[in-house]
Amino acid sequence: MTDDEKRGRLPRHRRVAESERPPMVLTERDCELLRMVNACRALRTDQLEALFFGSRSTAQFRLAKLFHHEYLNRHFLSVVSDAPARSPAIYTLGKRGAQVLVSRFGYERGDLRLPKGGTLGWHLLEHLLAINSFRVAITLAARAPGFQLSSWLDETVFRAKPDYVQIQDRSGRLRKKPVFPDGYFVLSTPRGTARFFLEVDRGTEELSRFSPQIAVYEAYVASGQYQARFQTKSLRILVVASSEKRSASLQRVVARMGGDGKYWFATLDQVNSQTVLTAPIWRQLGENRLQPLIGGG
DNA sequence: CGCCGAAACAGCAATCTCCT
DNA sequence: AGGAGATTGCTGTTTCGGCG
Repeated sequence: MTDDEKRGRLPRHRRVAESERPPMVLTERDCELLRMVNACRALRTDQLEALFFGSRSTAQFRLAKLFHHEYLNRHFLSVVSDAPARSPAIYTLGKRGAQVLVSRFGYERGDLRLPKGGTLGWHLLEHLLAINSFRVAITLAARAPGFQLSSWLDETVFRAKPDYVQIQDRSGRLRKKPVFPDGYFVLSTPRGTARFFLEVDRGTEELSRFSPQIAVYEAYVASGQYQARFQTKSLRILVVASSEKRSASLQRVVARMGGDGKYWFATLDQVNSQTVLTAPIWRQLGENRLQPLIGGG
C-alpha cells in the first residue's frame, strides 16, 4: 500500500522514521533557539514560545519539526512525577542540534550541554526549569531599549571551575565549601551595570540547608574572592522563593546569618518579563517597601 | 507558480478527578 | 477498583502572505 496518503498523526512521544518526517529547512531563528536550549539545558514549550514565537500553535508547529528531525529531544515531566493533568513538553538539545552548533557556530565539545548518560535527574530538572523561568523573564525583559543581558553563568560553569570559601560549621570547625549559585548574570541598564547571584528556592528542601549557602556568599564577598574573580564590587543576591511564606522564612534566615541589603527577595509567581526589572515586586533585606529591581528609590 | 512559514482552528490524546 | 468526564497540551489541516 502507498502510505503517503494514509499517514496519520505524528506521535507525540516517539520520533518517526526519517522517511516519514515532514520536510523542513533550518531557519536563523531555529539556530538561535538551539543555542538557547543548549545554554539553558532544558526549556518548556511555553518558555520557548515566549522567547521565539508570536503564537502558541506556531511554536508547537516548529518545535514538533525540530523534534522529529532530531534537532531537539522531547521529554514529558508528568510521566515521571505526579504533576497535574497538563504534561508540557520539555526540550533538550538533540543529536543534530548539537551538530549544528558545532558546524555552524564553532561550538567545542565542552560547550555542548547534552545531559550526561542520557538521563537528567527529574527533581533536578524541576529546579532547572524554575531557574530557567527566571532566566527567560530576564532575557525577555532585557530586550527593552537601554537594557542588555551581557552574560549569564549557570551552575555548571561554577562546578567546572569552583571557588572555595572557609566557613565554620556548627561545631565551630573551619570547612572548605564551594560557591555554587543557581546563576550569575550581568545586566546593563540605563543606570549602569548590575551584577547578580541568583538563588531559586522551591521550598522542597529543609530550611537548614539554606543557611550554609548564605554563609558561603558572605564569606565569598568578605574574603575578596568575589571581587577577584569578577573584577567588581557590585553585587546583589536575588532569592526567588516559591511562596510569600517561604520567602519570609528565608529572609529571617539571611538576617540571622548577618546578611545585609545586598539580598533581594521575590516570589516565583510574581516574576515574569513584565515585572522582573521594573515592577515593585522585590523586597530588599531591611526594607519594608517593595521596590523594582532597577530604578527604584 | 512553487515553496515555505505564520497563524487560526478543530479535534485528538494523555492525564487527572470524581463518582459509583 | 475502574470508568466517564473534564482539562489541557498537541497534532494536523487550512488559509494566507512573502519571496524567488
